[in-house]
Amino acid sequence: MNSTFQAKLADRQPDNFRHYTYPPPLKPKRTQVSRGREAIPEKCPLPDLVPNSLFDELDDAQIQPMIPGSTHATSLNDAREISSPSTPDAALLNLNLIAEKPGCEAMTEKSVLGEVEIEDSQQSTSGRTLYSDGVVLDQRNPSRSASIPVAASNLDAGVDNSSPSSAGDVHNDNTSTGSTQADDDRGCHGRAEQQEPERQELGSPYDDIIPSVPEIRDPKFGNTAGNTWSEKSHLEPRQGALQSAEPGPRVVIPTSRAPLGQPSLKAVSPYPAATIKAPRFPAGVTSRPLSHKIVHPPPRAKRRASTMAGQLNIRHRRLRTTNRARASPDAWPSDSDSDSSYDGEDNLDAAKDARPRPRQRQRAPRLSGISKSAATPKWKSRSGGRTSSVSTRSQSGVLFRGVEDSPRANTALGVLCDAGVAATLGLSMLPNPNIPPVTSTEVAVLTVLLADITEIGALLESPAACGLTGAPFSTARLVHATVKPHPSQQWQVTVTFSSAPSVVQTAKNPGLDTEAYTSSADSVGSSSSIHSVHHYSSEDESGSRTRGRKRGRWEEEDDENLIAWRRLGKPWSWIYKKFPDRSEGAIKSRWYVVLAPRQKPKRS
DNA sequence: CGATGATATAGCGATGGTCA
DNA sequence: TGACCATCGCTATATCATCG
Repeated sequence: MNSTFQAKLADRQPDNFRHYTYPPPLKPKRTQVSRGREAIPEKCPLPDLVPNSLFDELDDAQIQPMIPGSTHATSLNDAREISSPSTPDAALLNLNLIAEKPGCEAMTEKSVLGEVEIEDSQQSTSGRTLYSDGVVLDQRNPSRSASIPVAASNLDAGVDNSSPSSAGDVHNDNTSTGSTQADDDRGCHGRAEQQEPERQELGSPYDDIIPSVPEIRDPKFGNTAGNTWSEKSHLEPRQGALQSAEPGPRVVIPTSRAPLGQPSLKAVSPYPAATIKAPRFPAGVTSRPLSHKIVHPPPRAKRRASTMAGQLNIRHRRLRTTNRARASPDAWPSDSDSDSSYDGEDNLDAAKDARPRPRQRQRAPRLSGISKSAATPKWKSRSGGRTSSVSTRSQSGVLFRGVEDSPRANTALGVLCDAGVAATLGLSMLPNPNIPPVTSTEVAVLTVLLADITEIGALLESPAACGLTGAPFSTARLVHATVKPHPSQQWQVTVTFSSAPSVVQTAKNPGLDTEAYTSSADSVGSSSSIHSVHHYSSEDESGSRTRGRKRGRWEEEDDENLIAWRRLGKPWSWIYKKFPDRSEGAIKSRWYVVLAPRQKPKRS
């Protein structure tokens, strides 16, 4: 790596580090019980987005479970949970895999970028913790317990520079001394040659989580000593890692499984495969997932009573009318006249004939006087009273067009392990002109296949990512990240970017034109790297925020399509896919509230 | 028993009219 | 002119029924 680029790196180091940490405005309040997976941020600066839905693009059947009993991961936690070994030995074995990767160019380059060697002779556990920022906590070698990017250690991580070891030392060139130089020289081959770790103390299966738990050292989060997992035997061996780790929540990449595409572990676990079971995260173990799906809603303004009364009057009036219509024998086509209900040309009613209509339903009385919102917090699952169908994909707000197989993008991004981190970062950091930067109301989702998960840091700084955000990446722009095994023996990493307030909006929100919101086909994407780039918008054409969901007008064409598909008897699940930017509930409501009643006069 | 369909209802946001 | 209100369109959510 040339010195010029090193200088550029140095300039960007403060930003570099915070890139990969999710910046919660406030620390979440957590209880001992809820610390694990369901930690809810106090506030979320952006509407809840579900980039996980992007994985719907993939045939789930393609996502081959890598661990017996697993299906696929749709979030960091899921991925980790799948890959988490059930036993310390399994964790130990798995955690060594990355180091045994032959010809690991990325790791070599990462050393070139500069690492901080944290000497911790007390290290006795083995393992390696990888973070999205490329942090590698290598505990395989007691003399090299952690290697952390410069920025992380130097600026925010709170590395004890006064350590008698080389902790805090910054090596920005290949002339660095000590273990860094040694690592640089031998690269991954050298790491592969490292001796097997002594198992004086087995690494915890949660070792890859612990450094992401700032609360461990924060008395505000209670006494962790009572947690069974937080025995000293677990914490102390990681002390060096903890000290060197950045004290904020951060992405934790599943580590206890070999990266796809890497040589599989040859060692045989003493535990039969059947016993490998994803462990539950004990209380107190916190790894804030970036892909939090739960979000506090913005406080709703109380409606004026008069307005409410007016609304109710309207609705009651409407409902009276509707109910009269439904109670009418003509409300719905009977068995005898179903064929004529829709101009006599559809088979929908024929398909529905078996269903008695109108159906007299006995509804459970609602809790009068208790608003639904009060009875049911909005940040609970949005899936309504049951676990499927309506709104389970809410808020994805997909305005999507796939942009795969773009050679140009492949060249531009260069985040592949083959290309190496240097190749990635060596490219211009200017925004990719082919990718429309996100605006203040958008987020962009970059889905990338990484051969080496350790290069997620490079991904975030890639020209593609910078292009999406319109500027070099910064903290506020990372909203969400997911990691998922991909059948092509790679990791599918989906990162959601938002626009920072400082980002100059280069494009005015043109409306809800899907095409306008998707990046050009030649922007990014390749068969081997970028899977897709999406732009999402949380604004509709009128500028109203609808929690990430399109709230636009139903165009006549949409109505016609919906009517036609209903007439054809298409299942709702099929129809939903035809309206990717609307929630299932919205589609159904459109039909039952607007379109279906609209059909009725035709038959009378 | 879970998935799906059907329906009811709460609530948000925009728009336009009325009136002080 | 601005506050207030009515109206409307739309979406989210709850609940029950049905089906495989």
